[in-house]
Amino acid sequence: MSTNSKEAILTAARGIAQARGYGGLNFRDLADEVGIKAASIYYHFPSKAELGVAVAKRYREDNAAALEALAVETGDPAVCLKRYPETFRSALTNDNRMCLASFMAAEHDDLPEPIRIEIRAFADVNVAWLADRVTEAKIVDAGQSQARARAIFAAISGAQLMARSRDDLALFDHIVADYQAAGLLPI
Amino acid sequence: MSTNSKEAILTAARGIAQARGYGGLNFRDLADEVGIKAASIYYHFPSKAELGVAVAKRYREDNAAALEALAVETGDPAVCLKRYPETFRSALTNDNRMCLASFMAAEHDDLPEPIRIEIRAFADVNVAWLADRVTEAKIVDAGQSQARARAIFAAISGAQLMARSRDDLALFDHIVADYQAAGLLPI
DNA sequence: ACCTGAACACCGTTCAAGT
DNA sequence: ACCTGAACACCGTTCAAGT
Repeated sequence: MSTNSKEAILTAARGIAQARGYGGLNFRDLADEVGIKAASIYYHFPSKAELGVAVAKRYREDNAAALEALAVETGDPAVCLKRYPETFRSALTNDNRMCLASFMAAEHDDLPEPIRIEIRAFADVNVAWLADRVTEAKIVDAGQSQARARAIFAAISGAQLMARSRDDLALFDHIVADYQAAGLLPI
Repeated sequence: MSTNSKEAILTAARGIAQARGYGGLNFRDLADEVGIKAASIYYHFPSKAELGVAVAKRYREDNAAALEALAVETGDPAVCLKRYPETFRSALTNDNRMCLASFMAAEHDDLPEPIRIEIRAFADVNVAWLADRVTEAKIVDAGQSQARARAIFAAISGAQLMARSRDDLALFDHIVADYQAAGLLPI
């Protein structure tokens, strides 16, 4: 490894957690992927819970940066909304993985509280970003941007979940098109 | 137990799986809840995979029966669509539990194939039922009923997932209202 | 500074044994 | 017919020890 082990652990853990969840993430498989022993992970992270928090935090930060980059790349809010599902789509193209926050939303009952906080923050970032675009694009009455934003976030999450359960990327695209046809998303 | 152990195991396993998933379901806790020992479960189910299939199958059947009952109870397809989210809502009111099929959709990679088949069947039943109501209610052009039906199913699943992650039942209701305001669901 | 092997109480599972 | 205790290879975790 040219990069340090801590980064390699974070990256590998994120990939595993997006495929098998927090519960499905185990230190022996993770260590194998990084090329060290399970006990060595404890040198970098004091517990599975702390590793989970670090993975979720990094995930949220990377996602926030990607959303900001998209907003900067195109100032057109309608284009931003049209491209918003791409992030969720790319998780599916990456071996049918899913959004870490969605998987962990399902695992809510078995999650340490600090991880839950990160998951909520992820949703907050997405809803706030969507609300800004919805407001700029004027696709709903004033005061309804927040409501439409969380509806879009929830709906896209559900589309990804359904597509994943069938390992069917085309289904994700179809559902997004259905949302557009129904008027939830602009066309 | 006045009912037999097999039924008690199925019922308890369903409740646990809706809260912690298939991976979070473990034989010692399950046996404790039923009042037997972990090894005794194997008298009724040959493996965790077979128990999981039985739970998922029963869940799908119960849901199909509930949807049929709703359709019979009221012949009005608009009323049916208005009440469709109730099933998902009641899972949340039951200790913030979620749809078994949604949880298992997330767990897809770690699921035995027979369970995956049940999960797909659950979605098929829901989409078919929704498509019938959408067609009857004439809320979309002919030929678009299936598309709208899967959009509704995916969207409601996503709303439940988001509400669960915040343990916020009111959020579920708000998102459903948002879907109605956006035109995805009839008002 | 970073890693390891061996040990611990937990999982699914098996099996011989109980009633 | 239905249940059990003890055992197995797996988990997260600890810790003393290595380089």
